[in-house]
Amino acid sequence: MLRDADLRVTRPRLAVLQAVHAHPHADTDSLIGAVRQELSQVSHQAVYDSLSALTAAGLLRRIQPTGSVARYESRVGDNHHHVVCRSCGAIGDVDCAVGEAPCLTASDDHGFTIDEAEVIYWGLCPDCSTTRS
Amino acid sequence: MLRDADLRVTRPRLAVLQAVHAHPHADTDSLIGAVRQELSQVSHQAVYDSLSALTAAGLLRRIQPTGSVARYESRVGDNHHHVVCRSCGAIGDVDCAVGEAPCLTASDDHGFTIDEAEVIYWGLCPDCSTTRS
DNA sequence: AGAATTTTCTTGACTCATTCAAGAAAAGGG
DNA sequence: CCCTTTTCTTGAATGAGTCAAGAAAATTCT
Repeated sequence: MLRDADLRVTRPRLAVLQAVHAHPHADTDSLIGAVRQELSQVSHQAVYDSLSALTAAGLLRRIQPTGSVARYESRVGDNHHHVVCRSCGAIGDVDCAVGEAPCLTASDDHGFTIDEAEVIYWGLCPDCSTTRS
Repeated sequence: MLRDADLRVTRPRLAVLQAVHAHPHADTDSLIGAVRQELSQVSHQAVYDSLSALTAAGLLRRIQPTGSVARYESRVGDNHHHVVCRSCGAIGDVDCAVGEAPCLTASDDHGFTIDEAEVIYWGLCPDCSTTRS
């Protein structure tokens, strides 16, 4: 499967991958819960380790909007972005209009070697939007 | 001064404002240190409260790149962005080419009412870039 | 100005995501 | 099938940030 990434194939890792695929944008705690429905006895540490390993290998992507805990998604390599609700924290995917990373160019890069432009659109989701008005 | 924001004028708040002006992108801990050079006896709670109040009032802006603790800056209202070094965490300001928030339009807004597009350019700062090669 | 009222600050405990560490268990290579 | 390396389990620790109760300071009202 994903032995291509030089990662040993273990039950926890498979379960974590499945869980992230099934629950995009879920936080670590939810993922631990989801993983335990497959393997009831996994330690939280194993999940943390798996998530790190898979993220480092590029099989998962970690996102963490300000004010939120770490969340993971399996959609990688397409440099897409996110919309986040300021009220309930709901997250949605937004395709990048450009495609290639970094999709944007900084007006002044301060000499940095930039490889990615991360965009987060902040606002209110439909539900929170109507509730407030 | 900033009584316009309906905030009481207190020593801690003034000191916090000064500290953030003097140390852009500093984290809360550094700010506590800086504030204590003015008022040696301020509680960390007062700094946290002041930062929240000033941020809510729009006098400060809070940024929190993934993997970093909360940081504050006094440059507000111009919708600028940031470059962040993946290695050392250094942060630089990047003017927004467009100017008005939200400076970008999502290709698919999922029905969200978007008010801001936050952009973080990730890469390596000049120092870390040369050290690695 | 002085008293009343409200907000803010101090102190100290506490939460909770995440990390660290040591030994046990499982994977992959020979 | 055994050996080496990586990964998982268990359990404790870290640390940014929050909560809460009472004291102190800012405005407001008389």
